[in-house]
Amino acid sequence: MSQTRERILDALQAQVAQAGPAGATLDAVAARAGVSKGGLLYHFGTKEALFAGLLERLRAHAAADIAGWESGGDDLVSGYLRSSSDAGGDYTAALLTALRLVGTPGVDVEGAVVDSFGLWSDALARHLDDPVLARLVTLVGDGLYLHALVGAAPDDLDHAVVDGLAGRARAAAPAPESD
Amino acid sequence: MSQTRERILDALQAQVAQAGPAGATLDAVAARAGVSKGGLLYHFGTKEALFAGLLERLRAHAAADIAGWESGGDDLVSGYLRSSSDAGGDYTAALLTALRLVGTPGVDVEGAVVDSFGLWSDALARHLDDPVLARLVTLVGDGLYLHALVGAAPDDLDHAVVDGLAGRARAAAPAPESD
DNA sequence: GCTACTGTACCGTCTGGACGGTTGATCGGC
DNA sequence: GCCGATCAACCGTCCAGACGGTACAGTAGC
Repeated sequence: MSQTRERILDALQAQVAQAGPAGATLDAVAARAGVSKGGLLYHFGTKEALFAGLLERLRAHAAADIAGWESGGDDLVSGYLRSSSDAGGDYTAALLTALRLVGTPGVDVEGAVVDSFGLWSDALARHLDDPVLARLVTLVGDGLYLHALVGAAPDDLDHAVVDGLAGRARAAAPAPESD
Repeated sequence: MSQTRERILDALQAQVAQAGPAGATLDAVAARAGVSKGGLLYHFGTKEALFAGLLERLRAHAAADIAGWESGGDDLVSGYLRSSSDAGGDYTAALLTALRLVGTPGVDVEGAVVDSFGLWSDALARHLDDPVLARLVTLVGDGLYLHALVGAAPDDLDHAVVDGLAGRARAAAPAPESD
């Protein structure tokens, strides 16, 4: 929506990434966003509302990413797994920030994360005939997210696992031209 | 070591689980441990030292669990996967607490988590001839941990994935009597 | 004249940590 | 076998600083 709101949320995300939840004070976030504290509170009346805005954006990013892959029409599985092991994208960045907020009182981080996990999980199940394989892909992707959360970069073995799963997924995908 | 120290760490763990890192104040932890704030600070000179004590215990639990499985001599893979999806054990509880502390300044949570992940990963690789399969098992287990972190209980599909992997692992395990 | 802010001053509460005291067990000397 | 000293294991209090939030006067641009 508002450009300033987005800038504030970006600043919150950067601040949490750098200094953790405890370091994400209103003053620090406002300063990083180039906004006064009064200005921040004009957009987000309370700190809880600020965090809630971030979680709303997380859901939006998940839905947008999935819609993008589905309309693109190609390999959702390797797309998901690749994005899981790459902290660059908007969704991954928002998710890693959200995961750092787990346990913050007054904010339903868990709900938002479970929601966006659910969106991906449903999309993968829609694209694979084998539900157990779909869950396997989900779990591997989430394992990669966990590794990213603790700062571990993916190595060759991770890529080998991803490639192997992508191959199995292609074999288990429904015919692409079916309607 | 000291009984009181352990009680304090238990209290910290419970407090983080209930109220998040922000709720883990010295007063709250001391009260929960049945110790005065002065007493807590006697054992852990600073708040950072308190968290460091928890991470030390995490590594110890990981090493102890692995040693237990290995001396027990039976299925490490299904043991690992089962413990990943069950928040009851000492190691899992300590890990979930540690994950909630990611980003806390002055405490190397990431390092401790990476260390204990590494211990498990090495153990699994030792027990499986196929390194890619070993990594696959690791990632699935860590995916289950991530789900547990956000409070999602494992369902039938999760169990199906675990069972499938355990079967593949038995086929890829080195002969048990080789020395 | 309204929206979207800025800037400053301020308040009440909470927090980490320092500090001085207190208890009870252990120990060396006589 | 008693006595003073020592020491670990705490308790209770105090304080400076930080934080979330409020209030309010001012202002640039449409």
